[in-house]
Amino acid sequence: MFSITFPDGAKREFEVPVSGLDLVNGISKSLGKKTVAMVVDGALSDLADELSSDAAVKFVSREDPEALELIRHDCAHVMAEAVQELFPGTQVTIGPVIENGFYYDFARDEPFTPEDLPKIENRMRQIIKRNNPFTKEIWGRDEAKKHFATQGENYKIELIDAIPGDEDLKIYRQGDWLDLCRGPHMTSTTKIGSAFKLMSVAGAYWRGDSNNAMLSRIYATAWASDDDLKAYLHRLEEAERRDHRRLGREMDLFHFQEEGPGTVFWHPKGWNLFQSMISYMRRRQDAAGYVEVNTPQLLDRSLWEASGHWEKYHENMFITQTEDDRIFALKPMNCPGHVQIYKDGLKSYRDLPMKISEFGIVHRYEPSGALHGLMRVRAFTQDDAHIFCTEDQLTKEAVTVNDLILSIYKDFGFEDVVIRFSDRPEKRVGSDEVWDKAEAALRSAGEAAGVEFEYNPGDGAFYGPKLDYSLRDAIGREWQCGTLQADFILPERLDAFYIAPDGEKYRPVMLHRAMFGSLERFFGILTEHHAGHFPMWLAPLQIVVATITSDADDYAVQVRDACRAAGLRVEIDVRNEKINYKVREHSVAKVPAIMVTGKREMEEGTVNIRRLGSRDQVTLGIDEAIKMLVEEAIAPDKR
RNA sequence: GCCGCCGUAGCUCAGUGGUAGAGCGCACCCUUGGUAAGGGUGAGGUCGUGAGUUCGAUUCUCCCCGGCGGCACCA
Repeated sequence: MFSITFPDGAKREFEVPVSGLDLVNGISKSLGKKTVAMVVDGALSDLADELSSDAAVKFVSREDPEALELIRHDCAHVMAEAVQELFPGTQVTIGPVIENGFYYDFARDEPFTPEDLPKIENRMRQIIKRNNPFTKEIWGRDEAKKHFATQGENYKIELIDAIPGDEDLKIYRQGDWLDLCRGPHMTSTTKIGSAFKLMSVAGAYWRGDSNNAMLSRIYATAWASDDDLKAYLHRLEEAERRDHRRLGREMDLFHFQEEGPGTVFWHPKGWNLFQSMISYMRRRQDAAGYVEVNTPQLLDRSLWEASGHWEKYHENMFITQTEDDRIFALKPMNCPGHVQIYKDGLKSYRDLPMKISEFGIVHRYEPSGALHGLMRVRAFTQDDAHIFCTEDQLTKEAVTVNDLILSIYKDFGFEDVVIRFSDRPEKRVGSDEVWDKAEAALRSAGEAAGVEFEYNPGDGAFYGPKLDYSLRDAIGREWQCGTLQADFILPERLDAFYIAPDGEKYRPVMLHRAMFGSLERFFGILTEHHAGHFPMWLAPLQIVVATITSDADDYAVQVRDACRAAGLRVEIDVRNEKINYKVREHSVAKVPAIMVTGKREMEEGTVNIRRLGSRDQVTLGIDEAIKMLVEEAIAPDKR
């Protein structure tokens, strides 16, 4: 005797095991028709599963949120079946549900091409119409391996071998097709519906390891309704509209060209914004007691050997050789340079903590396939700093850095920050004892800062553990920006020390930290976050004074000069074009404010202001208008 | 780096085995127009680079370079 509890609190008692299907049909035929799966004690299950002990059961219809992952997963199976029907000899591997859809990885000699997708999609729709039920079978290991061996499904055999011995091997069948699968599934293929679309083909390594074979992956999206699918495709278009690479060109901020892969040509407007970011950060760092320095781009190989970069970071470095056969490397990091500044002159414990900052341009030879607009480049500017301190000071300094980072993100409109703690990587310098100490110190500093952080094992820098700061942009994507790293190793390797009160030499600890991380990347994130509508204090061009007729040209010059004198970034548009044309053009260029000047304004000594994103107009006296805009253009840290 | 796709005017893109076209932008002219594209005329291209096939290649094949979507790597 056992009892089933339903979401409304109702209970039913049973003597013998009962399947979910019988259970729901026992309640109502129409509910049974709608139900595609069930949730048993919080876990999604096949509706055909038998219940034999006390449980809380909830029936799931395909419109319920819980069903979405089933729709996607079922759809993945159907895609695999379609592929194997159309392309015999293709092996199936894994096909998980992901955000917005699913993918399936296939092994075959000839990878899929985009032209294959419509064919596969059509076949999928046929398979769905066949309305085959999904049925689950439990197979023995040998039986399963034998079956997949005869099918030539070697990857499935590998998967079976990876399943713990005490776990059941589940096989799901739809019509003649079957797959090894954890489940659960809906009752039949027709429940998948029609709101899916194959999106792209891509290569992907088996088990995510670049030493393994490259499989052919098909990405697809799937939703409960056509409206949801449409909305998703619309969101993709929106994301494309705010792509910083597109906006960078449209707004004349920067460009790339073939001769400089992964390196930016900054145009006047882009560079202006870039400098605004630097000015802001410089103010924040000055206030926080940093001293700014600048260190060489090229340094002799011997220094990189001493720091460990030559050995552990070589494949990422640009190396140069000169006529005299000396070998220099472009700096991939600023730390060794900063240690040289620290070391120039004896340091006392009274000098600590010493916070050395630099807007340092670093070059890293990134794999060609990793390059992506401003987000991933080969030459970038870090708002880098190294805090030299005693071990006793480490926690306090780390907490201060943490607070500063979060405060800065807030000023730029990012409140959603994810922090991750990474410990020792395989490729590292220093002894395990030192790593134990560094990891413990950084972890406790993070705890002292009172922030939540996730654990990211094995992803530390080669010289120390780190806390990484990722922020979420307006369309929900996560970008790694800031970092805070505890380093007990470079001071040792590069022989940095200070004289303590006892007159003896001691090693300082180094905290490496960056807040923007890469200014280039942060610029890209800002662009996409704001969709190019930069807030007034960052907008490279804040105002355009646009004339209606040439009678107002002189007046427009006066207005422009007054704005400029007030420190606003302003341009004038006295072209022989209609005001409609000018308004459109400057709106498309995302200028925050357009000051329209015509005969009327000239006579009244006013300007008519139209703000980006609004059709409203307001007419103000020049001084009043300038005062308003100047106020708006104040950087958040100066408010 | 790996898999796939792509590279034609400043931008977005058509097109063809017989040395190229549109829209926008640009220049000039007309127009002086009140809040998201007024009209006309014109300039502008070694069709990414190199090699091969061919009587002839922008078009077909291969190498390389660059970009895009992923994977791997990463700020």
